[in-house]
Order: sequence, then structure tokens, then C-alpha cells
Amino acid sequence: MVTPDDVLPRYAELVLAVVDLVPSGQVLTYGDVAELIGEGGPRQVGAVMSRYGGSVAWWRVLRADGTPAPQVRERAFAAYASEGTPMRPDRSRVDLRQARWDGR
DNA sequence: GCAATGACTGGTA
DNA sequence: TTACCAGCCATTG
Repeated sequence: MVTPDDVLPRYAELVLAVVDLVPSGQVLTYGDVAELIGEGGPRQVGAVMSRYGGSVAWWRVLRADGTPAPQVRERAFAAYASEGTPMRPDRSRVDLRQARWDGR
């Protein structure tokens, strides 16, 4: 019998499920995702996004300071522009006070 | 089973 | 403001 764990680690399933719920134009920090799941931490979420993020809206998950991972910065900003994600005045990072998803 | 790894975070300087 | 640091914990080798 093949369980999901044979293709996706248990924690990865939880992370992807949460990211899939984030609305367009809104975002969550790695720490927020971990908190909604109720286990693990920011680094675990980041590890999952690195390996399996390709199948979800990875750009809606960013660091606590409102900047995306350097590795995908360009593509992330392109996505924010097209989704109309609230940015800070200098437009160098997302305005978490407005764009942060409250989970509802 | 143990040690290393990492798309992170909050505190301190 | 930027820079560095210890803590964090599932996954991987």
C-alpha cells in the first residue's frame, strides 16, 4: 500500500494544503504557515517550499520582514504586481500590515 | 541512530 | 538602517 508519505513527506502535505488556501493579493510569512499548521517552524516551511513549492502559489509565502527569498525575488515581485499585493511606499517589500492573510 | 542541512526568526549591536 | 548570532526542528545522508 502506498501512502502519501512515499511521494511527499507528511509535513510537506500540511504546508502545501495551507498555502493553497491563501487568497490572491494576500500573503503569509513562513512562521505564519507553521503556526497555522500547529507544528514545525519557519525553516521546515522553507524547506518544503524549496522542494515542493512548484505546485502551489509559493510567492504568497515570504519572510517575516516582507521580502521574498533572494532566490526567487524577481519572479515573486512580478507576481505581486499582477495580483495587486499591497507594497510598502518604496515598493521594495510587501506591506505585511495590509497583505497578511488573517486565515479567514 | 547521529550529524548536517536549510526559500527562517527575533534579539542584540 | 545593516550585520551577526543562537535557536529552531523535520528531513536527509
